Amino acid sequence: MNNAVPSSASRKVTLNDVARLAGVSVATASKALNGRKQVRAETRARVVEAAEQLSFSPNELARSLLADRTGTVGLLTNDLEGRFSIPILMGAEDAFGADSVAVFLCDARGDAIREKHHVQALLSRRVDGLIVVGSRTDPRPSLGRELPVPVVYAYAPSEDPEDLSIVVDNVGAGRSAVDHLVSTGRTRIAHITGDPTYGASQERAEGALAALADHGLSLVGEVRFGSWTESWGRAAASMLLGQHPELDAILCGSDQVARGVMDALREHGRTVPDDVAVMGFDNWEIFTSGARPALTSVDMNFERLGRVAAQRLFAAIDGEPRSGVEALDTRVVIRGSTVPG
Amino acid sequence: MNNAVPSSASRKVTLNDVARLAGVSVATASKALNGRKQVRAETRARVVEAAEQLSFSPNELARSLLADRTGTVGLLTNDLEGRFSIPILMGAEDAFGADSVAVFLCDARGDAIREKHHVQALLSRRVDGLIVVGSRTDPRPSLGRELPVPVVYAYAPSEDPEDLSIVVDNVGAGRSAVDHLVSTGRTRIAHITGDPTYGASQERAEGALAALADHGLSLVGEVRFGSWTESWGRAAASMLLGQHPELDAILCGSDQVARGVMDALREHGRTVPDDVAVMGFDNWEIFTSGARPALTSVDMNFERLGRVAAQRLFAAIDGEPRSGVEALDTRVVIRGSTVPG
DNA sequence: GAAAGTGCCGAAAAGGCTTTCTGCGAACCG
DNA sequence: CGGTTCGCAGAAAGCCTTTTCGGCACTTTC
Repeated sequence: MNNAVPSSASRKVTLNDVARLAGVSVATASKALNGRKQVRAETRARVVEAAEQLSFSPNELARSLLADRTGTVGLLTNDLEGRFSIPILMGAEDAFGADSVAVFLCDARGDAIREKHHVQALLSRRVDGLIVVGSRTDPRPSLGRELPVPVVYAYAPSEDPEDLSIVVDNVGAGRSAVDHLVSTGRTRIAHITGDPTYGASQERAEGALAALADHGLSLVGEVRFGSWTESWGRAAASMLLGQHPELDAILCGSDQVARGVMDALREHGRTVPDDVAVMGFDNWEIFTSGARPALTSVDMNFERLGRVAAQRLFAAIDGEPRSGVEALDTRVVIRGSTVPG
Repeated sequence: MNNAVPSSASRKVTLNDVARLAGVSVATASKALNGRKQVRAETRARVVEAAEQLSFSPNELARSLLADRTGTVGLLTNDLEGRFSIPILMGAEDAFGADSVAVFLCDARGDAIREKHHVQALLSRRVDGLIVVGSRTDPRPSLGRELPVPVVYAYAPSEDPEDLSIVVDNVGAGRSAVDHLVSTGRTRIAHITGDPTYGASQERAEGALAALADHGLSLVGEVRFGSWTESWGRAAASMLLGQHPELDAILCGSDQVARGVMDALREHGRTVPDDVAVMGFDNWEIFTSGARPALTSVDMNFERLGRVAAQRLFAAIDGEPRSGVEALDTRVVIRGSTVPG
């Protein structure tokens, strides 16, 4: 009554073993387990049972070698610690997991040499495709057109327009932020953002200015560039309040900046949101929910970005390549810092 | 003068092609490229050149099939988005990368079924070993002893003492936090921490109390358990200040809690660090550096944890398994919230 | 000058699986 | 009842590489 083969999981159960136990040839065993036609139901059952008894699991290496398709993809990131890679990676893993594809993770740490090396390693392991995740929205060098597998660039687009890149629509994000503020009745809006060398800060500002113009408004003061930190948010807000005490909303380039801004507002005796509305970008939950009141923010939908990238990669692997830059839209998550209550 | 074989990277350059171009047999080509003896220098050169010309890269699948060793490991995490997995993962990737090992990443999202499935998938891809990263310090179920490859548990130990687990010494972390506070002259120390169901909060508190006893001190009030949030930090600190205005230091269970505590202190007119010292755990840079003043915190050395886990896995793969729980020590990172700047 | 040794190269097997193709008995058709 | 299908199983080739072993042409040794 007890399991006769307890050591089954020990090592190396091969199709041969299954076939022998079932009393058939390896060819038949293979066909039986893979649902091929050409095998009698009774025989199939015997093989399946033998496989279970031995807890057989086919060697994917051998299978891949033959099929010239491994069911693996490479995920090449450049800032594993970063805010962006992880959700994207999760989305991708999510999309892949459904189809039982495994992902090889590599972090090039921003080093081109390392990156080359990793690509080489991945190719020698015969991945079916590659997703390259950047750490900034600025375009990055292409891996080249001569690669034997499809590549999708996520977050940071490739410089080569022939490549396919999936990015976030930062201009649109800026627009929708302003739209939201205006819809809550704000008209004297200022903008404090981060590092001016980042494409993200420029594009968000561009979108915000465009939306203001559409509404017949203009920004209070200039766009304040600085760094992506709380302390910059505090400093900039203090300055701004001195120069433009009439403002009724501050759009911040990131949630961290927004946290600093809210700190400064409180110290200047301004209340949020009644007196001044505040909102950020990124919807980084640990910052938005810790704020008082909770921070309205533009969610960049990174997980979806990862999923879309994975889907596009699948399509390309299946012979339907695309190229160009595909920008995904964002969504405003409304919380207490822009609407009372 | 130009490269004669531009399409080299296209598809499927095999050792056969190299051998043919070099005018030797595949056996000789293999030996030549792998630095085996038994091949004349001149012949070797010819092969190497042929390989370069075709930009040949050996099929690792075939190689692994033969060697019964893939040079890949599986990294099974349970909260990819979490604070812990990523640095551990980076440390592991770091340690592996040096020896050109590739890592398969899987996120089971805390689901046991999913986990089983991923383990199965990884085994069928013939990983050489597994690292299992937990999301909490509490012990987790073992994957079992019957696996055909070594397993190392990181952060969350396995329930089975026969397994090898690498964890953080949270008790020691609690001790060293108190030691630091005492060394700066604090004697009336309170402790606000997070979710009481987490082993981490219990162990850190335990270490803190032990260290206080060693110094002949006792805690101001009781340990305040709550949640790992800023708002809990604020609320608990306010209560605490009402009941024990004499306190001169608050040890916080996490950096987030500490941020909330500092907020509350400021609102109650207490200055940090002169009046009250504050410190946290985790040394999460985005929180510690944004605080005013910057927050002293206990760094859990997660990257090192990842590296050690990877090293232990290597050792086990090479036939030197260990078992039991290995606790790594932590370090206090001193900033302005405990010592005047 | 024959026997033994050396240096290099290639044939072949192995690793685990899938697939094609062949073969064989049974069922069908006329 | 002879011949054709049909259903099912097995033999064998192939995927790409490494490694063992045998063989060939030399050189060395008495």
